[in-house]
Amino acid sequence: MSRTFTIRQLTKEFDVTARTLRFYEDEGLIAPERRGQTRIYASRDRARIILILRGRRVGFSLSEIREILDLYDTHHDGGVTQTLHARKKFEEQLHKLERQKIDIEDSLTELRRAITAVDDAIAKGILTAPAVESHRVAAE
Amino acid sequence: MSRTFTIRQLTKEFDVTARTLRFYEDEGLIAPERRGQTRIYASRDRARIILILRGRRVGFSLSEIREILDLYDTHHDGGVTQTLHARKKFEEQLHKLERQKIDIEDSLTELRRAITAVDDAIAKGILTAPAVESHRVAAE
DNA sequence: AAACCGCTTGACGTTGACGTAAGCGGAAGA
DNA sequence: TCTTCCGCTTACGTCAACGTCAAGCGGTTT
Repeated sequence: MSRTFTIRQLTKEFDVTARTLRFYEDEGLIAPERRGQTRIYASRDRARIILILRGRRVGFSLSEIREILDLYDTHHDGGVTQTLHARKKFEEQLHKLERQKIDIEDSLTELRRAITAVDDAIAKGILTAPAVESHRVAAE
Repeated sequence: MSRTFTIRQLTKEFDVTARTLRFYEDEGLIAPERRGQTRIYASRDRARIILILRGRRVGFSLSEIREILDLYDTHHDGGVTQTLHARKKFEEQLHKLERQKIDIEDSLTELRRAITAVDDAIAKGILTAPAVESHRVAAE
């Protein structure tokens, strides 16, 4: 248990640059230990990186992500006020993501319609157009 | 039919600034007509704005959005190669969104777990902790 | 006519999320 | 020992997506 990772391993695993990981550290999103100068990442750091990258993919800013990570860190040992605040923030993110899920589903159905429309166009094209590529000039 | 809109109407309807709409025009995402100097938006422009904003919300860059809009414009009257290219692009966006939907669902389940964890902590806290707020100093 | 709108076009400023270049330090292989 | 890799830090550069003035134009209300 309690594996550790080099920066290079993580860059390869997650396809990010070392610059990015160091930047996330500067921003307080992760805090790997040091052996001398070199960073030595624990499983906890790796787990946080996974969260960061997923958050990034779904459109969260780094400061939003930092906020969430901080909540995970502090809502355990904070006072009641802290904990309630954490709950509120979590629900905000929840609602944001639910709205976003709807946007994505709408976009998906529209894209599927577009694809079937293209397929119809191709089907008709095969019947009506000459077999060779039309020599139309690019729209200008 | 064939309503038109002023820039001000659209900024209010979609809660964007006029600067944003002009910027999208500069970037070739919309192309409203002009009455003299002033822009006069047609339903088509409005529909494109809806697409743009939704694309933005789900994390597409403006250049990706422009690409999609161009596909909608041109796949009708392009050659077979154009049309096939459009189909490929549409499918790329489709897969990207499907991956993103999974990310969102994962994030959602994790957030819900976090919220129930917070609720558990609160429930126990009510039983074990003093009723007054703990006077813990902010982490430094 | 003056004052005031709302809209326009530049042009420069800003913010977030890194990229890139320069130079140093240790370790490992030839 | 020399070179060749990482890895580190510092610091300036960049790109997207607008924000923020500044200055001007065309109608219309007073």
